[in-house]
Parts: sequence; C-alpha cells; structure tokens
Amino acid sequence: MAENGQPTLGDVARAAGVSLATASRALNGATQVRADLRERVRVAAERLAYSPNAHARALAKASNAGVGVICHDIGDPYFAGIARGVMRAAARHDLQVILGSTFREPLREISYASMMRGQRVRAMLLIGSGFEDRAVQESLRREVDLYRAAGGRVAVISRHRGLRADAVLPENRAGAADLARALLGLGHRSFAVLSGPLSLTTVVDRLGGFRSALASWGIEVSQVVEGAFTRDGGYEAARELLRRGLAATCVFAATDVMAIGALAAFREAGLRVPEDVSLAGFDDIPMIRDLTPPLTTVALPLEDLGERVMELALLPDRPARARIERVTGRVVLRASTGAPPSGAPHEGHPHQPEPHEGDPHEGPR
Amino acid sequence: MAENGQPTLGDVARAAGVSLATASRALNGATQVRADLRERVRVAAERLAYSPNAHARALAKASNAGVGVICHDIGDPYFAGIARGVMRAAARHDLQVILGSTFREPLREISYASMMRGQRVRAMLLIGSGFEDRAVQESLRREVDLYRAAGGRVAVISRHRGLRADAVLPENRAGAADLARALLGLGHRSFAVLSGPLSLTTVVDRLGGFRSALASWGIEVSQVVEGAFTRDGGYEAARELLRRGLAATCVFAATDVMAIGALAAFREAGLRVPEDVSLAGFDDIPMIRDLTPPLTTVALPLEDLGERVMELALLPDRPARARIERVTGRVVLRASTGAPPSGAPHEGHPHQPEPHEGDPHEGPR
DNA sequence: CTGAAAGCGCTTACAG
DNA sequence: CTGAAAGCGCTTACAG
Repeated sequence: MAENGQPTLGDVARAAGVSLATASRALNGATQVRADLRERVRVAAERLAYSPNAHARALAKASNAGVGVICHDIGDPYFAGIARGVMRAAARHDLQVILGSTFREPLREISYASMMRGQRVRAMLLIGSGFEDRAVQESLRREVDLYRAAGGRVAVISRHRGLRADAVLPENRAGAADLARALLGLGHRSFAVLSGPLSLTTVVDRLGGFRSALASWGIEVSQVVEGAFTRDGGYEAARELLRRGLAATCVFAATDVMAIGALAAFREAGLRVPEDVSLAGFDDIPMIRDLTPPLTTVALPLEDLGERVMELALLPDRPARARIERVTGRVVLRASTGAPPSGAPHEGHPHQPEPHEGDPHEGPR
Repeated sequence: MAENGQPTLGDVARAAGVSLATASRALNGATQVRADLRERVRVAAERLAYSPNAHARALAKASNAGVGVICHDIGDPYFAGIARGVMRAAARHDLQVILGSTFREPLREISYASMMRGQRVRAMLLIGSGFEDRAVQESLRREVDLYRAAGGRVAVISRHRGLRADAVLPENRAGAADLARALLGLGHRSFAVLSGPLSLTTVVDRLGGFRSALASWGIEVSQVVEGAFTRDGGYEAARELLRRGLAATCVFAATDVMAIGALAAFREAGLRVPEDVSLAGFDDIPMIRDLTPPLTTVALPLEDLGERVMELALLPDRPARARIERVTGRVVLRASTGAPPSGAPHEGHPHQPEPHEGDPHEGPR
C-alpha cells in the first residue's frame, strides 16, 4: 500500500500470489505469462481497484504517454476548434494532453515549453502564430532545441521563425491573395485592412499576401489599422478606421474574430454591410456563417489542422528536413461582401484594373 | 546523464562539486544551504540546461503539480470559455492542466477520470452537466470515490447526481425561471422549448425551471423538441418544431449554441425574429451579442466559473459536506425577444395572466 | 549546513 | 514461463 492508501503493484502481486515481475507482465499484456496467472493478477488488480502509478511507469521508462499542447488562447474559437482536433487525435492514440494557454504572452510560451520538457512529454505541439521578434523566437528555439536533443518531437501550426519544426502551414499568403482577387472580382478597388499585431508571423503573411495580390493590379491598401487579435480588438480597430475617415469600399480583417468586432462597429456607426462597405475575415470559425450578414472569409479546416499537427509530431522517424504540410485556405464568399457602392471613390487608382503580370487566379474560384 | 542525453540532478551535483542532497536542496529553494554552494549549483544547472524530471519528482512525492480537467467538448464556446478561466487559475497556482474532452460520450468521462487517477493529479475538475442516467453516474462515482479515497480533490461545474463533490452550480432552474418571467413580462403566453438531451441534468433543470415559472401563471409549455447540444442540433430541432407547426410566440433554446442554430432555421423559413417569433438562449457565450438580432439569454460568467471551480478544488481542507457555490444567471434581454405578434394564438390559455402563487420576481429585473 | 542512504512504484534485463 | 534484483531520477529523514 502506498501511503496515500492506493494499492501498489506489489499489493496486487501479493494478492495474486505471484512476483512483482509477473504481475507487471500480466498487466501489461505480455503474452509470456501463463494464462491462469494472468487471470489471477487481473482479478486481484480489479478487486483492489489498482491504478498503475503513471509517474513510476514513466520513470521506469515504459510509457511517457503525454503530449504537450501550447496555444495562445483556448477561449478563442480558432484555437478551441484546433484543440478539438488535437483531442480527437490524442484519444485515438491513447495520449494524455497537457494544455498550455499563453494568454498571448510570448514568455509564457517559453515557460510552458520548459515545463513540458520537465514532464518528458513525448511530443510538443505549438499551436498558433510565431513571433517576428528575433529575441523571443530565439529563446523559444533554445528551449525547443534542448527538448529535441533529448529525443522530444515538436510540431507546429503556422510559421515560426527559425524553429525548423515539422509544421502544418495554413497558406496565409496565398489565401489572403486569393481573397484579394475575389474582392477585386467583385469590383472593389480600394481596401483597408484591420490587421492583428504585426509582431505575429500570421499577420505579416496575411497582410503581405493581400497586398501583393493587389499590387499586381496596381492597387495599394489605403489604410491599415493594427488591433488586438480579439473581437474587441477588431471593434476598436474599426472605430479607429472610421475616425480616420474610411477611404475604402472593402475592409479585410486579419481574423474572423476581429471581423466580428468590426461588423459591430460598422453597424453602430450606421454603415450597412455590404451596401456601404464590404467586410471579409479569415479562418472560418464556426459562428460567422450565422452572422447577419454571413461573413466572407478564407476557410481553414480548423479541426483538421489539429489532427494533422498531432499526427505529424507522432510520425516515428525524425527527418533531416522539417516536414511541411501546407493547407490551402478556401475563399468563401458570403453576403458580407458585395459590389462596391456606385460612385465610390477610387482612391487615386482610376486606371484600368488589370493585373500587371500574368496571374493564374482571376477573381474567385 | 540519463540515457536520452538529459542531464540529471547527479550531473548537476557533480559539476557543482556537491552531493545529490545538497543539489536538490539548493534547487528547491531550501534556505538551509550555504549561499555560495547554492550559487554554484544554480550555475551548474543553468550551464547544463538541467530540467528536473517531473516524474521522478512526483514519485519521490515532492510535487504532484497536475490537475485533471474533463469537459464535454473543448471546441464548444461554453467549455472553451470556462477552460480559459481554468487555465488562468492554473497558471496562478503554477499547476499543469491535463485536459480531457469527452466528445459527449459518458464513458469517455469515466476513462479519463481513471487515467487521471493514474496520473495522481492533485485535483480533478469535472466541467459540464452530469447525466441523469443512474448507471453511468454510478460508475463515474465509483471512479471518483477511489480517487478521493487516495486523497484526490474533486470539484465540478453543474449538477452531478450523487457525486457529492464540491461544486460550482449555475442556477439553471432559477435562471430559466427568471427568463420565463421576463418573457411573460414581454407579453408572451405561449412557449416552445428546444431542449438538449433530457439525459443531462442541466437540461432537466433549465426545462424544469422554465416550466415551473410558467406554471405559476397557469401556462404550460406548448411544445418541446429535444435536440443535440450543438448549433446543428438547435437548427434541426427548430426545423422539427416548424414541421410540427409552431404553436408559440416565443422559443427558448436550452443553450445559446442551440439558439444560434434555431435562429438560422427560423430565418431560412422566412420567420422574422422577434417580429414573428421571439427567441432566447442560455449561457451568454461571447458571440451572441453580435448576432442579428442579438440574442436574449441568461448570462453565466463563464471564465469565472472556471476560475472558481479550480479554487474550490484547491481549498486545503476537505469539508464533511460538499461546498456548493451557487452562481446566479442574469437575464439579459436583447433584441431577439420582443412583444408577441398581435393576434397571436393564446394557446388555450386566455385567462388572466397572473401568478397563481405569490411570486417575488415579477417580470424582468 | 552537508552527505550517505533509503525509498517512491514501476519495468526489464538477467538467470533460472 | 517466473522471480530476484537493479535501476529510473528524484526527495528527505537521519546522522554528522
């Protein structure tokens, strides 16, 4: 009996009249145990309600069935959706998930990683955008490298500078570019962007892709407002945009969550979407199809991302080069985007809207 | 060196030229170590990038810094919101969270609980409605009792039959009753309910509270449709309601998530909310205030619930009687509810709408 | 204050 | 197939 009253394997062995070793083997499904003994052990364990001490097991290096999962904010629908997929994959592999939610503080990410190294988790999943900041990313890398040096497996969702980990990469650039082309296809020629913090790689990529697609039509983004990656961040950013004077017929919010806030701000200001201004987001979190109007977005298969990043981390052999799984974002045009209001200002780009370079994607696909 | 290349405490001790015991004490902030030795150990640990093996530590019974958290579906905004609060509290206490998401399968709840007992977590949090089913709840109880017998602490959110655990209890009955009175106050006299599975205590309580408040006005719920606890469940339930012929001026969905689906179904059917039918939910998940129309609901402080259930589980002494923290749901009237359409059928209850018994809450508060 | 040693609860070569 | 024993990496009385 352990001192907390829990029966130990020794108790089970004694009750079954076998040795510790035999009890262990019997319970771990080893075949090299006589059937009757195995049964006796099983019964004894059952009767004592024996629960193997996972820590002892991990120490004796049998199991190690934990995986660490670090995300920015488990309360955010984007991460909640991904986490759902992660949990499904974990269940399939009989793995325990240790969850870290950083509340978007980069330092917490590092301390979680360190903690999980201490836990000797089998794999570590970094969910969510990395940071452009060199210093932050560097110390995260150091932590991750130590973990990998000890045999740990790391996989990430989204781009993390210099981490060289296996990655599931939503095609943020391409998705935003496709979206831009779709919006051009609707007739828009002037755009504003509500971006998240520019310190996030995801924001940089989405903004970059959006811009470059416009650039090939000779159009520049008129206005960029940086806001927090939250509903209220989107709301505030939209208000700031209105304060500065909206000089665009179409607004792209870097995430759906921000777009929801922006929609509220526009409505409050008496702007109709899409009659007065079109609005698009990115991610396709569940609820946005039920908004009025339903939100145009670039759809990412959130749950899938979660499953895939887990599978990636679990692949047996660690390759020399990081594996990259690219995930295409699909533009979904809904009612929040429409034709620009007639007589809308063309923002100094009255020239023929034609791509400067040959472009395979013209308009929505 | 452990065989995976990780330095052990022994390596640190050797590098610092002290004994294992001293190294251990130095690192664990014991004051009874000479300052210079402590510093040497610290430096050695730093240089070796030493990371204490959490399993060894737990085995030697120092730490045990894990808490298990079991919810129905981490992808659902209700649970994601609560989880956010749990994570916050866990961070505050420097605790690791092992997450279980059952995908609403009761048996998974039990196997997670068993797994967490094996982990020897310090506390176990059961988030989400229990089941009315006696057999299921009984085996969960057995598992929980074994865990508690070994010194584990258990706390739950919502009612779990016979578990006798410390609990944070949203006042589902009272909240639904308050909501009913508020809706009566708007003039409604005929009601339909889109309930979740009646096997959930939460559903039983909300439906019960709603019914009993109506009953004291001599009104019965005209129609009840049972649906899954999801957006699509709400959608389907609403369609079924329409198929049967809507005989109410006001519809109460047992959760906001279901209400979102119902709203979509009504809209598709050409029904205007609230002009043709009023709609109310329960929980106040973040996004519903941004719907059109914003959803009337009974607001629960989700993040708070999460923090509180964690704190409850961490209280040092286990009391003889379970501690119950009741959390009031606040009726929030938004635009999804309004006066009933004039000329609406009164569903066979044309009598004077007055409470049968003295009732302290008349109408919305 | 410091160290040698026992012990936490398991697994797994190593002999039978 | 079975068992005695060593070992996993730590902590913590117990002596100095």
